[in-house]
Amino acid sequence: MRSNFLFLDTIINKVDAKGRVSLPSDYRAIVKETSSEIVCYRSLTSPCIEGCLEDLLDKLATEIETSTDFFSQTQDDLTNLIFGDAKRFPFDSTGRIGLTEKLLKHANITDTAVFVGKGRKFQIWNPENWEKEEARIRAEVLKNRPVLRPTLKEENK
Amino acid sequence: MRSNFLFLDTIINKVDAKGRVSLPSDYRAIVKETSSEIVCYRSLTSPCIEGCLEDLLDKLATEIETSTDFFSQTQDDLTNLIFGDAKRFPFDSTGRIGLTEKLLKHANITDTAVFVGKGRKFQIWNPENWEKEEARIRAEVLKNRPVLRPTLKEENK
DNA sequence: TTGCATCCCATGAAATCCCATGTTATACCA
DNA sequence: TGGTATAACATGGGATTTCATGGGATGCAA
Repeated sequence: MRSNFLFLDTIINKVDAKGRVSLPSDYRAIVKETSSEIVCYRSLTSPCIEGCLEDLLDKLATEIETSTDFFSQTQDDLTNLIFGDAKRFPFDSTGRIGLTEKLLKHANITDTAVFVGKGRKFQIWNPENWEKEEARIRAEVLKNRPVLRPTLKEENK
Repeated sequence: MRSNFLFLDTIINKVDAKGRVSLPSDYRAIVKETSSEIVCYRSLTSPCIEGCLEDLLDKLATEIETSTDFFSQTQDDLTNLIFGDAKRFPFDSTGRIGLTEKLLKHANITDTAVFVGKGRKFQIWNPENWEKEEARIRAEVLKNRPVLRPTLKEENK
């Protein structure tokens, strides 16, 4: 038995005229294993759709409920924004979910969607936007973490 | 459950037309013992594939989940990069995994792959590239740690 | 009725499984 | 110790299943 799960990988799927997309099969397996459901909402920070298991939002709600952190007001606000925007997306017998106009528009998705794993969450992007975003992140991470390559010291010039 | 295991040794295996490679049997034993699964992704710093147990990523996800800045930008970037690139690779009844085009291309692997143990992780290289990389590393180590020299025999002078 | 969302079936492509075979490593016995 | 028998492993190819995706049918609400 596994209590853990991870949304991984990057998967490109078609969006048909009805707004339907196949949820990647790995993601479906997680939903089944956990007996939970997929929840999606507009990302607060990026032009993409964000998704997770309903369980995760439940944990968030509990944290807020029991939090004694005086300075977490901002986080509470942000979280509440998400709750207001989030919606359950069950998938049909062929494994597809029907994304709404609101979500598709926010992410600028028309006929192709990119699912990007984020561990306990995932995101859905427009292909071109994701390409740019990935390039940005790679550059950013490499810049900020030269430490990743400690064996390349140039001490003897 | 044991948390101690090591990916060791250097093993050369064939990659067939379908992208299938035998996972070294020692590695398979580790997967079975830990009841985990192999996860692979493109190395951030080298032209090679990197692999580890899913447990390792799961720990990372838990750390992020329980950290206080749920909405941190840097964290978002990192999770996208790591979880978005990583993919589970279960092996079939004959012990093979099917590497993807994306990974093979990144590592420049066509028909032969070299598995290199790295302890908690391992890497998969194109044979020629690994040969160069190993030479580079050895040279680097000797240069930066002259103390090692006295123990080296002078047999290839 | 009309528009919209869900459900069901069909199809092609891709990933996975299974069996067969040669090779290498290990165990066993003289 | 050497030599052979046995088991483990790597690898090729074909069969099978899963998956993504298009299209039509069905049900519900305005």
